[in-house]
Amino acid sequence: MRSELLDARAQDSVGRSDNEMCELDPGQFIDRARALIREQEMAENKPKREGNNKERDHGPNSLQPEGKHLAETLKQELNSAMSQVVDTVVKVFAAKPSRQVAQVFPPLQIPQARFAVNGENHNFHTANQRLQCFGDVIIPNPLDTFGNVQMPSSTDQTEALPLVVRKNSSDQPASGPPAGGHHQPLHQSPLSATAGFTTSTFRHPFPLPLMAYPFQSPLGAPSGSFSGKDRASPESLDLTRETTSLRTKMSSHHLSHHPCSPAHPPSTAEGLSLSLIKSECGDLQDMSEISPYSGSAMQEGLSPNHLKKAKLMFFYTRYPSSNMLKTYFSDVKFNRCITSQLIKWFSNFREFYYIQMEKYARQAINDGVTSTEELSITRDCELYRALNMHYNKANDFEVPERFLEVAQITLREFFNAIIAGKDVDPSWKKAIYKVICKLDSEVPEIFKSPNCLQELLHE
DNA sequence: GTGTGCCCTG
DNA sequence: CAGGGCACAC
Repeated sequence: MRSELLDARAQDSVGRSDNEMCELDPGQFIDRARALIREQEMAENKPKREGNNKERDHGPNSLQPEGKHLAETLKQELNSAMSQVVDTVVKVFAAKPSRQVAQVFPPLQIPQARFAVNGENHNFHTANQRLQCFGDVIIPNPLDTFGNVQMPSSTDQTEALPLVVRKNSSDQPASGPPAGGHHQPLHQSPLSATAGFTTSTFRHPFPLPLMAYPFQSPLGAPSGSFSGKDRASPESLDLTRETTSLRTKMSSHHLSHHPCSPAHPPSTAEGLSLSLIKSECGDLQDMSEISPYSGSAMQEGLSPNHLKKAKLMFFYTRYPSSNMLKTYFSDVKFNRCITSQLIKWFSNFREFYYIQMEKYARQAINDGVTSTEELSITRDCELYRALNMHYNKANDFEVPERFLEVAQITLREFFNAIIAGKDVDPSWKKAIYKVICKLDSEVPEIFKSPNCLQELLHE
Protein backbone atom coordinates (compact mmCIF):
# COMPACT_ATOMS: atom_id res chain seq x y z
CA MET A 1 0.00 0.00 0.00
CA ARG A 2 2.69 2.41 0.91
CA SER A 3 4.79 1.23 -1.95
CA GLU A 4 2.03 1.97 -4.37
CA LEU A 5 1.91 5.47 -3.10
CA LEU A 6 5.63 5.78 -3.39
CA ASP A 7 5.65 4.39 -6.89
CA ALA A 8 2.90 6.68 -7.97
CA ARG A 9 4.80 9.51 -6.41
CA ALA A 10 7.92 8.58 -8.27
CA GLN A 11 6.13 8.48 -11.58
CA ASP A 12 4.36 11.66 -10.81
CA SER A 13 7.51 13.43 -9.94
CA VAL A 14 8.97 12.35 -13.24
CA GLY A 15 6.02 13.52 -15.18
CA ARG A 16 5.89 16.91 -13.52
CA SER A 17 9.49 17.34 -12.72
CA ASP A 18 9.63 20.69 -14.45
CA ASN A 19 7.13 22.12 -12.10
CA GLU A 20 8.32 21.00 -8.78
CA MET A 21 9.40 23.58 -6.32
CA CYS A 22 12.07 21.29 -5.01
CA GLU A 23 13.93 21.78 -8.27
CA LEU A 24 13.95 25.47 -8.15
CA ASP A 25 17.31 25.64 -6.53
CA PRO A 26 18.33 22.06 -6.04
CA GLY A 27 21.85 22.47 -4.84
CA GLN A 28 21.26 24.97 -2.12
CA PHE A 29 18.02 23.49 -1.01
CA ILE A 30 19.28 19.94 -0.70
CA ASP A 31 22.46 20.94 0.97
CA ARG A 32 20.60 22.95 3.50
CA ALA A 33 18.12 20.17 4.00
CA ARG A 34 20.79 17.63 4.67
CA ALA A 35 22.46 19.86 7.17
CA LEU A 36 19.20 20.41 8.92
CA ILE A 37 18.46 16.71 8.96
CA ARG A 38 21.68 16.06 10.76
CA GLU A 39 20.95 18.85 13.17
CA GLN A 40 17.56 17.48 13.98
CA GLU A 41 18.84 13.98 14.37
CA MET A 42 21.48 15.16 16.73
CA ALA A 43 18.96 17.09 18.72
CA GLU A 44 16.26 14.47 18.85
CA ASN A 45 18.57 11.51 19.10
CA LYS A 46 16.35 9.53 16.84
CA PRO A 47 17.62 6.34 15.26
CA LYS A 48 17.44 7.77 11.80
CA ARG A 49 21.08 7.34 11.32
CA GLU A 50 20.24 3.83 10.41
CA GLY A 51 18.37 4.96 7.35
CA ASN A 52 21.08 7.29 6.38
CA ASN A 53 23.66 4.66 6.86
CA LYS A 54 21.72 2.38 4.64
CA GLU A 55 21.55 5.01 2.07
CA ARG A 56 25.26 5.40 2.17
CA ASP A 57 25.88 1.67 2.35
CA HIS A 58 23.77 0.62 -0.53
CA GLY A 59 23.30 3.68 -2.58
CA PRO A 60 20.56 4.21 -5.05
CA ASN A 61 21.84 1.54 -7.40
CA SER A 62 21.81 -1.36 -4.98
CA LEU A 63 20.56 -4.58 -6.52
CA GLN A 64 20.78 -6.80 -3.47
CA PRO A 65 17.69 -8.81 -2.45
CA GLU A 66 16.89 -6.67 0.48
CA GLY A 67 17.68 -3.62 -1.53
CA LYS A 68 14.10 -3.09 -2.47
CA HIS A 69 12.93 -3.23 1.07
CA LEU A 70 15.69 -1.00 2.17
CA ALA A 71 14.81 1.44 -0.52
CA GLU A 72 11.27 1.61 0.65
CA THR A 73 12.26 2.06 4.21
CA LEU A 74 14.70 4.68 3.17
CA LYS A 75 12.09 6.53 1.20
CA GLN A 76 9.75 6.55 4.13
CA GLU A 77 12.45 7.79 6.37
CA LEU A 78 13.35 10.44 3.90
CA ASN A 79 9.76 11.50 3.61
CA SER A 80 9.50 11.97 7.28
CA ALA A 81 12.81 13.68 7.54
CA MET A 82 12.17 15.90 4.56
CA SER A 83 8.84 16.96 5.94
CA GLN A 84 10.47 18.08 9.13
CA VAL A 85 13.22 19.71 7.20
CA VAL A 86 10.87 21.59 5.01
CA ASP A 87 8.96 22.81 8.00
CA THR A 88 12.15 23.97 9.58
CA VAL A 89 13.47 25.57 6.45
CA VAL A 90 10.26 27.34 5.84
CA LYS A 91 10.22 28.68 9.34
CA VAL A 92 13.72 29.92 8.94
CA PHE A 93 12.94 31.60 5.68
CA ALA A 94 9.64 32.94 6.85
CA ALA A 95 11.32 34.80 9.63
CA LYS A 96 13.03 36.99 7.10
CA PRO A 97 11.04 38.59 4.26
CA SER A 98 7.47 37.77 4.99
CA ARG A 99 6.30 41.03 6.40
CA GLN A 100 5.76 43.03 3.27
CA VAL A 101 3.98 40.41 1.32
CA ALA A 102 1.94 39.10 4.16
CA GLN A 103 0.67 42.57 4.82
CA VAL A 104 -0.31 43.22 1.29
CA PHE A 105 -1.83 39.84 0.68
CA PRO A 106 -3.32 38.64 3.90
CA PRO A 107 -4.38 35.07 4.27
CA LEU A 108 -6.38 34.52 1.11
CA GLN A 109 -6.75 30.98 -0.06
CA ILE A 110 -3.80 31.42 -2.26
CA PRO A 111 -1.13 29.90 -0.07
CA GLN A 112 -2.79 26.55 -0.08
CA ALA A 113 -3.44 26.62 -3.75
CA ARG A 114 0.03 27.71 -4.36
CA PHE A 115 1.26 25.00 -2.14
CA ALA A 116 -0.60 22.53 -4.20
CA VAL A 117 0.80 23.90 -7.37
CA ASN A 118 4.38 23.91 -6.38
CA GLY A 119 4.25 21.61 -3.46
CA GLU A 120 6.35 18.62 -2.83
CA ASN A 121 4.31 15.88 -4.42
CA HIS A 122 1.67 13.85 -2.77
CA ASN A 123 3.45 13.12 0.40
CA PHE A 124 2.07 16.34 1.72
CA HIS A 125 -1.43 15.31 1.04
CA THR A 126 -1.33 13.06 4.02
CA ALA A 127 0.02 15.71 6.26
CA ASN A 128 -2.72 18.22 6.62
CA GLN A 129 -1.21 19.85 9.58
CA ARG A 130 1.92 20.46 7.59
CA LEU A 131 -0.11 21.80 4.77
CA GLN A 132 -1.71 24.29 7.06
CA CYS A 133 1.61 25.22 8.44
CA PHE A 134 3.03 25.56 5.00
CA GLY A 135 0.13 27.63 3.95
CA ASP A 136 0.80 30.04 6.71
CA VAL A 137 4.40 30.64 6.03
CA ILE A 138 4.95 29.99 2.39
CA ILE A 139 3.66 33.29 1.14
CA PRO A 140 6.94 35.12 1.08
CA ASN A 141 8.75 32.33 -0.54
CA PRO A 142 7.47 32.75 -4.05
CA LEU A 143 9.37 35.95 -4.32
CA ASP A 144 12.53 34.25 -3.24
CA THR A 145 12.21 31.01 -5.03
CA PHE A 146 10.46 32.04 -8.15
CA GLY A 147 12.51 35.09 -8.42
CA ASN A 148 15.44 32.89 -9.20
CA VAL A 149 13.83 30.48 -11.55
CA GLN A 150 13.43 30.75 -15.25
CA MET A 151 9.82 30.36 -16.00
CA PRO A 152 8.76 28.89 -19.29
CA SER A 153 8.57 31.54 -21.92
CA SER A 154 4.89 30.87 -22.35
CA THR A 155 4.32 32.33 -18.94
CA ASP A 156 5.90 35.64 -19.74
CA GLN A 157 4.37 38.93 -18.80
CA THR A 158 2.20 39.15 -21.83
CA GLU A 159 -0.16 36.58 -20.49
CA ALA A 160 -0.09 37.43 -16.87
CA LEU A 161 -0.79 41.09 -17.17
CA PRO A 162 -4.41 40.94 -18.23
CA LEU A 163 -5.24 39.01 -15.14
CA VAL A 164 -3.36 41.50 -13.10
CA VAL A 165 -5.64 44.15 -14.39
CA ARG A 166 -8.67 42.31 -13.23
CA LYS A 167 -7.24 41.81 -9.83
CA ASN A 168 -6.32 45.41 -9.46
CA SER A 169 -9.76 46.51 -10.30
CA SER A 170 -11.46 46.64 -6.97
CA ASP A 171 -14.96 46.40 -8.31
CA GLN A 172 -14.27 43.72 -10.83
CA PRO A 173 -17.28 41.46 -10.52
CA ALA A 174 -15.64 38.38 -11.93
CA SER A 175 -17.51 38.75 -15.16
CA GLY A 176 -17.75 35.26 -16.40
CA PRO A 177 -15.07 32.66 -16.64
CA PRO A 178 -11.87 33.93 -18.10
CA ALA A 179 -10.81 32.57 -21.40
CA GLY A 180 -8.06 30.38 -20.23
CA GLY A 181 -9.40 29.85 -16.77
CA HIS A 182 -5.87 29.85 -15.51
CA HIS A 183 -6.69 31.04 -12.09
CA GLN A 184 -9.49 28.65 -11.52
CA PRO A 185 -7.34 26.02 -9.91
CA LEU A 186 -6.66 28.51 -7.21
CA HIS A 187 -10.14 27.92 -5.96
CA GLN A 188 -9.92 24.20 -6.13
CA SER A 189 -8.80 21.97 -3.38
CA PRO A 190 -5.09 21.53 -3.18
CA LEU A 191 -5.41 18.02 -4.41
CA SER A 192 -7.46 18.77 -7.46
CA ALA A 193 -5.37 21.79 -8.14
CA THR A 194 -2.31 19.66 -8.08
CA ALA A 195 -3.87 17.28 -10.48
CA GLY A 196 -4.97 20.10 -12.72
CA PHE A 197 -1.63 21.79 -12.85
CA THR A 198 0.01 19.49 -15.23
CA THR A 199 2.66 20.93 -17.43
CA SER A 200 0.18 22.24 -19.93
CA THR A 201 -1.86 24.13 -17.39
CA PHE A 202 0.97 25.32 -15.29
CA ARG A 203 0.90 28.81 -16.53
CA HIS A 204 0.44 31.06 -13.53
CA PRO A 205 2.62 29.72 -10.85
CA PHE A 206 2.22 32.85 -8.77
CA PRO A 207 -0.79 33.89 -6.92
CA LEU A 208 -2.12 36.52 -9.21
CA PRO A 209 -1.68 39.44 -6.86
CA LEU A 210 1.92 38.53 -6.54
CA MET A 211 2.24 38.62 -10.25
CA ALA A 212 1.08 42.17 -10.09
CA TYR A 213 4.08 43.43 -8.29
CA PRO A 214 6.69 43.60 -10.92
CA PHE A 215 4.22 45.08 -13.37
CA GLN A 216 1.85 46.95 -11.19
CA SER A 217 2.39 50.27 -12.83
CA PRO A 218 -0.90 51.79 -13.83
CA LEU A 219 0.07 51.41 -17.42
CA GLY A 220 1.80 48.16 -17.15
CA ALA A 221 -1.51 46.58 -16.66
CA PRO A 222 -3.28 48.16 -19.59
CA SER A 223 -0.46 47.28 -21.85
CA GLY A 224 -0.81 43.76 -20.79
CA SER A 225 -4.45 43.83 -21.34
CA PHE A 226 -3.86 44.97 -24.84
CA SER A 227 -1.22 42.53 -25.67
CA GLY A 228 -3.09 39.91 -23.85
CA LYS A 229 -5.28 39.49 -26.84
CA ASP A 230 -2.34 37.80 -28.34
CA ARG A 231 -3.26 38.15 -31.92
CA ALA A 232 -2.04 40.15 -34.83
CA SER A 233 -5.16 41.84 -36.02
CA PRO A 234 -5.06 45.40 -37.24
CA GLU A 235 -6.79 46.35 -34.06
CA SER A 236 -4.10 44.90 -31.97
CA LEU A 237 -1.51 46.78 -33.93
CA ASP A 238 -3.30 49.98 -33.27
CA LEU A 239 -3.64 49.09 -29.69
CA THR A 240 -0.02 48.39 -29.44
CA ARG A 241 0.83 51.74 -30.79
CA GLU A 242 -1.61 53.43 -28.56
CA THR A 243 -0.42 51.57 -25.58
CA THR A 244 3.11 52.42 -26.36
CA SER A 245 2.34 56.04 -26.49
CA LEU A 246 0.45 55.83 -23.28
CA ARG A 247 3.26 54.14 -21.58
CA THR A 248 5.64 56.74 -22.87
CA LYS A 249 3.53 59.41 -21.38
CA MET A 250 3.08 57.76 -18.10
CA SER A 251 6.61 56.67 -17.60
CA SER A 252 8.07 59.97 -18.58
CA HIS A 253 5.73 61.95 -16.42
CA HIS A 254 4.71 60.03 -13.40
CA LEU A 255 6.21 56.65 -13.04
CA SER A 256 9.60 58.16 -12.89
CA HIS A 257 8.42 60.33 -10.08
CA HIS A 258 6.55 57.63 -8.28
CA PRO A 259 8.41 54.46 -8.86
CA CYS A 260 6.18 51.69 -7.74
CA SER A 261 8.15 49.60 -5.37
CA PRO A 262 6.85 46.21 -4.43
CA ALA A 263 6.08 47.60 -1.04
CA HIS A 264 3.34 49.75 -2.46
CA PRO A 265 0.11 48.05 -3.23
CA PRO A 266 -1.62 49.35 -6.34
CA SER A 267 -4.07 51.33 -4.31
CA THR A 268 -1.24 53.26 -2.78
CA ALA A 269 0.28 54.05 -6.10
CA GLU A 270 -3.07 55.14 -7.31
CA GLY A 271 -3.52 57.36 -4.35
CA LEU A 272 -0.22 58.99 -4.90
CA SER A 273 -0.62 59.89 -8.51
CA LEU A 274 -4.19 59.29 -9.41
CA SER A 275 -4.94 62.89 -10.08
CA LEU A 276 -1.95 63.15 -12.30
CA ILE A 277 -2.80 59.98 -14.05
CA LYS A 278 -6.35 61.01 -14.55
CA SER A 279 -5.40 64.32 -15.95
CA GLU A 280 -2.99 62.63 -18.23
CA CYS A 281 -4.89 59.90 -19.86
CA GLY A 282 -8.00 58.30 -18.61
CA ASP A 283 -8.62 56.65 -15.35
CA LEU A 284 -7.62 53.24 -14.32
CA GLN A 285 -11.07 51.88 -14.30
CA ASP A 286 -11.46 52.72 -17.90
CA MET A 287 -8.29 50.98 -18.67
CA SER A 288 -9.18 47.95 -16.67
CA GLU A 289 -12.31 47.57 -18.70
CA ILE A 290 -10.15 46.84 -21.64
CA SER A 291 -9.34 43.50 -20.20
CA PRO A 292 -9.70 40.75 -22.75
CA TYR A 293 -11.74 38.96 -20.15
CA SER A 294 -14.41 41.59 -20.07
CA GLY A 295 -16.33 39.35 -22.37
CA SER A 296 -17.52 42.29 -24.37
CA ALA A 297 -17.69 42.46 -28.12
CA MET A 298 -16.75 46.10 -27.99
CA GLN A 299 -13.65 47.21 -29.77
CA GLU A 300 -10.93 47.89 -27.32
CA GLY A 301 -9.29 50.48 -29.49
CA LEU A 302 -9.54 52.36 -32.71
CA SER A 303 -8.87 50.36 -35.80
CA PRO A 304 -7.88 51.51 -39.29
CA ASN A 305 -11.48 51.04 -40.26
CA HIS A 306 -12.47 53.46 -37.55
CA LEU A 307 -10.06 55.94 -39.03
CA LYS A 308 -11.53 55.46 -42.44
CA LYS A 309 -14.98 55.89 -41.06
CA ALA A 310 -13.96 59.05 -39.26
CA LYS A 311 -12.59 60.46 -42.48
CA LEU A 312 -15.82 59.80 -44.27
CA MET A 313 -17.72 61.40 -41.44
CA PHE A 314 -15.60 64.47 -41.91
CA PHE A 315 -17.46 65.05 -45.14
CA TYR A 316 -20.47 65.80 -42.96
CA THR A 317 -19.06 67.16 -39.74
CA ARG A 318 -15.85 69.06 -39.16
CA TYR A 319 -16.48 69.67 -35.51
CA PRO A 320 -18.06 66.60 -33.99
CA SER A 321 -18.74 66.67 -30.30
CA SER A 322 -17.43 63.92 -28.14
CA ASN A 323 -20.97 62.78 -27.53
CA MET A 324 -21.52 62.51 -31.25
CA LEU A 325 -18.40 60.47 -31.57
CA LYS A 326 -19.59 58.12 -28.89
CA THR A 327 -22.83 57.73 -30.71
CA TYR A 328 -21.26 57.03 -34.05
CA PHE A 329 -18.52 54.81 -32.74
CA SER A 330 -20.76 52.73 -30.57
CA ASP A 331 -18.65 49.66 -31.10
CA VAL A 332 -15.73 51.30 -29.37
CA LYS A 333 -15.24 51.17 -25.68
CA PHE A 334 -14.68 54.79 -24.86
CA ASN A 335 -12.30 56.09 -22.34
CA ARG A 336 -10.47 59.37 -22.17
CA CYS A 337 -7.75 58.16 -24.44
CA ILE A 338 -10.07 56.94 -27.14
CA THR A 339 -12.06 60.11 -27.01
CA SER A 340 -8.95 62.23 -27.20
CA GLN A 341 -7.65 60.20 -30.09
CA LEU A 342 -10.84 60.59 -32.06
CA ILE A 343 -10.97 64.31 -31.37
CA LYS A 344 -7.38 64.54 -32.40
CA TRP A 345 -8.17 62.79 -35.63
CA PHE A 346 -10.78 65.38 -36.51
CA SER A 347 -8.43 68.10 -35.45
CA ASN A 348 -5.90 66.72 -37.88
CA PHE A 349 -8.55 66.46 -40.55
CA ARG A 350 -9.43 70.08 -40.08
CA GLU A 351 -5.84 71.06 -40.16
CA PHE A 352 -5.32 69.46 -43.51
CA TYR A 353 -8.60 70.85 -44.75
CA TYR A 354 -7.78 74.43 -43.82
CA ILE A 355 -4.26 74.18 -45.13
CA GLN A 356 -5.59 73.11 -48.48
CA MET A 357 -8.11 75.90 -48.45
CA GLU A 358 -5.54 78.55 -47.71
CA LYS A 359 -3.16 77.17 -50.26
CA TYR A 360 -5.82 77.08 -52.94
CA ALA A 361 -7.07 80.52 -52.08
CA ARG A 362 -3.61 82.02 -52.33
CA GLN A 363 -3.03 80.18 -55.53
CA ALA A 364 -6.21 81.63 -56.95
CA ILE A 365 -5.15 85.08 -55.92
CA ASN A 366 -1.79 84.57 -57.52
CA ASP A 367 -3.58 83.37 -60.59
CA GLY A 368 -5.30 86.72 -60.81
CA VAL A 369 -8.68 85.80 -59.47
CA THR A 370 -10.36 88.91 -58.13
CA SER A 371 -13.86 87.81 -57.24
CA THR A 372 -15.14 84.97 -55.16
CA GLU A 373 -17.66 84.41 -57.88
CA GLU A 374 -14.91 82.88 -59.89
CA LEU A 375 -14.17 80.42 -57.14
CA SER A 376 -16.17 77.26 -57.19
CA ILE A 377 -15.43 73.74 -56.19
CA THR A 378 -16.34 70.96 -58.53
CA ARG A 379 -15.57 67.30 -58.44
CA ASP A 380 -12.85 67.65 -60.97
CA CYS A 381 -11.01 70.60 -59.54
CA GLU A 382 -7.63 70.27 -58.01
CA LEU A 383 -8.71 71.16 -54.50
CA TYR A 384 -11.45 68.61 -54.50
CA ARG A 385 -9.08 65.92 -55.69
CA ALA A 386 -6.68 66.73 -52.92
CA LEU A 387 -9.40 66.56 -50.30
CA ASN A 388 -10.88 63.44 -51.75
CA MET A 389 -7.51 61.82 -51.83
CA HIS A 390 -7.06 62.55 -48.16
CA TYR A 391 -10.43 61.58 -46.75
CA ASN A 392 -11.59 59.12 -49.34
CA LYS A 393 -8.45 57.67 -50.74
CA ALA A 394 -10.00 54.59 -52.26
CA ASN A 395 -12.60 56.85 -53.83
CA ASP A 396 -15.20 54.28 -52.96
CA PHE A 397 -17.46 56.75 -51.21
CA GLU A 398 -19.59 59.34 -52.89
CA VAL A 399 -18.75 62.67 -51.38
CA PRO A 400 -21.94 64.48 -50.42
CA GLU A 401 -22.81 67.59 -52.34
CA ARG A 402 -23.09 69.55 -49.16
CA PHE A 403 -19.41 69.05 -48.54
CA LEU A 404 -18.64 70.72 -51.85
CA GLU A 405 -20.74 73.67 -50.80
CA VAL A 406 -19.04 73.96 -47.43
CA ALA A 407 -15.67 73.64 -49.04
CA GLN A 408 -16.54 76.38 -51.46
CA ILE A 409 -17.70 78.64 -48.67
CA THR A 410 -14.49 77.93 -46.81
CA LEU A 411 -12.41 78.69 -49.82
CA ARG A 412 -14.16 81.96 -50.37
CA GLU A 413 -13.76 82.89 -46.72
CA PHE A 414 -10.06 82.38 -47.02
CA PHE A 415 -9.96 84.20 -50.29
CA ASN A 416 -11.79 87.19 -48.94
CA ALA A 417 -9.75 87.30 -45.80
CA ILE A 418 -6.51 87.22 -47.69
CA ILE A 419 -7.71 89.79 -50.17
CA ALA A 420 -8.70 91.99 -47.27
CA GLY A 421 -5.27 91.62 -45.82
CA LYS A 422 -6.55 90.01 -42.64
CA ASP A 423 -3.86 87.42 -42.76
CA VAL A 424 -1.50 89.86 -41.12
CA ASP A 425 -3.35 89.08 -37.91
CA PRO A 426 -1.85 85.97 -36.37
CA SER A 427 -5.32 84.73 -35.46
CA TRP A 428 -7.01 85.73 -38.63
CA LYS A 429 -8.14 82.17 -39.32
CA LYS A 430 -10.22 81.97 -36.22
CA ALA A 431 -12.96 84.05 -37.73
CA ILE A 432 -13.12 81.58 -40.55
CA TYR A 433 -13.22 78.65 -38.18
CA LYS A 434 -16.11 80.26 -36.44
CA VAL A 435 -18.04 80.36 -39.66
CA ILE A 436 -17.20 76.88 -40.78
CA CYS A 437 -18.03 75.21 -37.51
CA LYS A 438 -21.63 76.22 -38.03
CA LEU A 439 -21.84 74.45 -41.32
CA ASP A 440 -21.76 70.94 -39.99
CA SER A 441 -24.56 68.80 -41.26
CA GLU A 442 -26.18 65.70 -39.91
CA VAL A 443 -24.17 62.56 -40.28
CA PRO A 444 -26.32 59.86 -41.86
CA GLU A 445 -27.69 57.29 -39.52
CA ILE A 446 -25.89 54.55 -41.31
CA PHE A 447 -22.66 55.79 -39.82
CA LYS A 448 -23.87 54.69 -36.45
CA SER A 449 -23.63 51.11 -37.54
CA PRO A 450 -20.39 49.38 -36.71
CA ASN A 451 -20.54 47.80 -40.14
CA CYS A 452 -21.29 51.00 -41.92
CA LEU A 453 -18.18 50.78 -44.03
CA GLN A 454 -19.32 47.60 -45.69
CA GLU A 455 -22.80 48.92 -46.11
CA LEU A 456 -21.65 52.27 -47.42
CA LEU A 457 -19.06 51.02 -49.79
CA HIS A 458 -21.27 48.36 -51.27
CA GLU A 459 -23.86 50.86 -52.28
C1' DG B 1 -8.23 73.31 -12.50
C1' DT B 2 -10.05 71.21 -16.53
C1' DG B 3 -11.29 70.69 -21.25
C1' DT B 4 -10.72 72.06 -25.91
C1' DG B 5 -8.64 73.56 -30.08
C1' DC B 6 -4.80 75.37 -32.63
C1' DC B 7 -0.07 75.38 -33.90
C1' DC B 8 4.22 73.30 -34.67
C1' DT B 9 7.09 69.45 -35.13
C1' DG B 10 8.61 64.80 -36.21
C1' DC C 1 -1.12 61.06 -37.71
C1' DA C 2 0.65 61.69 -32.93
C1' DG C 3 2.93 64.44 -29.32
C1' DG C 4 3.72 68.50 -26.98
C1' DG C 5 3.21 73.34 -26.05
C1' DC C 6 0.23 76.98 -25.77
C1' DA C 7 -3.88 79.97 -25.29
C1' DC C 8 -8.43 80.35 -24.28
C1' DA C 9 -12.99 79.43 -22.25
C1' DC C 10 -15.77 77.33 -18.51
